[in-house]
Amino acid sequence: MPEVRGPPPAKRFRAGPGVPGNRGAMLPGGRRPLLGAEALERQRRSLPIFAARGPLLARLRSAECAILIGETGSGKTTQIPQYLYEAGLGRQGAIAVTQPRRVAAISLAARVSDEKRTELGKLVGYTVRFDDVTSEDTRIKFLTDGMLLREAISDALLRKYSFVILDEAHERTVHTDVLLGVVKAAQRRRKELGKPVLRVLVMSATMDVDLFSRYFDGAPVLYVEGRQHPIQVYYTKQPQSDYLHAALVSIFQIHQEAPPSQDILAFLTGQEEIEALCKACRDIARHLPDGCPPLLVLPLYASLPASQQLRVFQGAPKGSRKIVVSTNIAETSITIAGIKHVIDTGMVKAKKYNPESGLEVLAVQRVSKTQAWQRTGRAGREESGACYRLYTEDEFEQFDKMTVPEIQRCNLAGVLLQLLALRVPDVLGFDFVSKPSADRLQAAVEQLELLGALQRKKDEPPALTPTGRKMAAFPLEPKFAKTILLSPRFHCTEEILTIVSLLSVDSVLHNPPSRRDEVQAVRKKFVSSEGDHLTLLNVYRAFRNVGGSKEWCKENFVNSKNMLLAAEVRAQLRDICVKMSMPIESSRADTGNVRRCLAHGLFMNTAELQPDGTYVTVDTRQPVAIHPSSVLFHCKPACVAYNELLSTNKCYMRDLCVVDEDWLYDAAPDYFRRKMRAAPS
DNA sequence: ACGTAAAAA
Repeated sequence: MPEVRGPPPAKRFRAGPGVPGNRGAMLPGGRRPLLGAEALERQRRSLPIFAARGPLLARLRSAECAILIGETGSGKTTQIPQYLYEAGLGRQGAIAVTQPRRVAAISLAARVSDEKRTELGKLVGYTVRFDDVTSEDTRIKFLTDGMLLREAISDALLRKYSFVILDEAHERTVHTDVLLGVVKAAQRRRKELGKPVLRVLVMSATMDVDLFSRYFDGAPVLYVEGRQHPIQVYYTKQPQSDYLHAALVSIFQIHQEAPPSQDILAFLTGQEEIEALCKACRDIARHLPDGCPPLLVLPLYASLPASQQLRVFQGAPKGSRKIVVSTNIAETSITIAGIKHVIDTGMVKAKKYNPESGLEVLAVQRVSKTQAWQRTGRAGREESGACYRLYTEDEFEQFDKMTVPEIQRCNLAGVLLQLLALRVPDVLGFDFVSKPSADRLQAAVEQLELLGALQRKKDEPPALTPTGRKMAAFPLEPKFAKTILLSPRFHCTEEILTIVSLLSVDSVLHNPPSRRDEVQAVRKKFVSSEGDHLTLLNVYRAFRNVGGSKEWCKENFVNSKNMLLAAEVRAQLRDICVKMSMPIESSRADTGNVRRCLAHGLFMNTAELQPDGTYVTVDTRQPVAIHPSSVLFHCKPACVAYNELLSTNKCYMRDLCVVDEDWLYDAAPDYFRRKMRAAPS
């Protein structure tokens, strides 16, 4: 039982067991001032992992694959690559260290190159999308897992590397999951070909060790302790029917009882809820009794403009308390220093797959135990802390042990296309750590077949077509890659590149619910009656015309960070087109051609207006509605193409384009003949 | 008739 410091437990909570070890992500940690060589060495030696250095190296030398369980603060991610290098293990080929997130890859590389006293990009470097800071000399290379996967497309044996470290494997991102299979296959294939062995180290927090070990034929599991401060965990005595209300009450209980220097982090599920709770907090804070310190209330979620996100890192003015109300972005991606109290509603908004309807549903649901512990760990980063769980201990025991791996919840078309591009002999038989259901694999194969990316012959595994190979060159969802490939036929590649780029980053349109009227008024000038795609195109053109002015973005509720990212994506996609010798033309004022092209690329995602004013999809006759964020929300076009279906309260189509039914027949005659015959009309 | 988590290529 960890010791209890900090404020006394709130009355409505009951103390439960403390944190059993920790399941944290190793966090990037900012750049710190350079220490003297001796001090630096002392610091490195003081890390928990240092004591394990010798035995660890001995095990890693004898095993081709090992699993390492390292708790937060063990120093595993920064130290192990250096140990391996110092022991001469990274001489024949470089050491790759993968991360699920860009910022982590970048800051870890910076940190390790500091420790090695070398310039970033020499001995130690990193590769992430849009940014490659490596050279011939780079022996320790941090990269995103998605980036290593891209590299594998041109070199499935990962010849550059002698060692691959897959970090944060417990997060089970799609990329990590696929990479596990790719690395395993490369390891075996290299052995068959008599090439130098590829060593693999899977690093994870505790929960899924057995799974990884079994997957790698009983690979040895090594443990390293962490350095985490004690956190007292409290549960509610009674189940809470209204977690928002419970969160509000808890916030003010802590606020009235704990010293104001102690900051609070509360986990909620989404933007609207967070903004509402923030407003409630500010309202209540204005009417608190005398002597109660002021409260600085800050929302945090991914679509929040960067300038507002950065505010969570600043300390509250002396004498007042900071409370950050966040989505699960603060679970792993953003680390806030100085958090003493965590409030966990136990809820998260996440995609899940509904096998009955075959639809992906974005729903508020219970977190897993792993996730709850991850949230708890956010309270003990610098010193001891407390976590208030707004559910009972019995309820907690009912939570799923682990979050369902993403690969079992997402559309697999992109994954399969990538596997095919990797020349995996039989994609349906691919050795996944957690195999997705056969139904979903089959659905992905059919989707790719309709897009012309693969061919199925009797008794043979599906094979990539030349179109499919081209599609795989684009870092995009298959349907968008196909749309780009189709665009020369409609002389609108310039426009399609812009639209696809805008759609492949987080929304460039910022919609603060509190300022809805303002947003609508200012956005009017961009709105196209032809739909959201062309509206986005107008926004981008306006943005370019003002030279990407930040001021303009602010005035127009445009997220400048995402806009600049979209511009980078566009440049990358354009490069790929140029390399393929695609003609890049503009359709100029002819928006009809742009819509024709979209109709050809998105023909699987179309819906028709019914006599009663509702819509049904052409594909499965599923009733759908136009999402309120669409510029077509108040319109009733006869036929639309959409980017995606999102099932929340209703099944909504997001990002719509008005299309002509005839174009769809042109795009996929067989498909529509089949669909229309099935439909009563 | 009325609302979108996060992350990556």
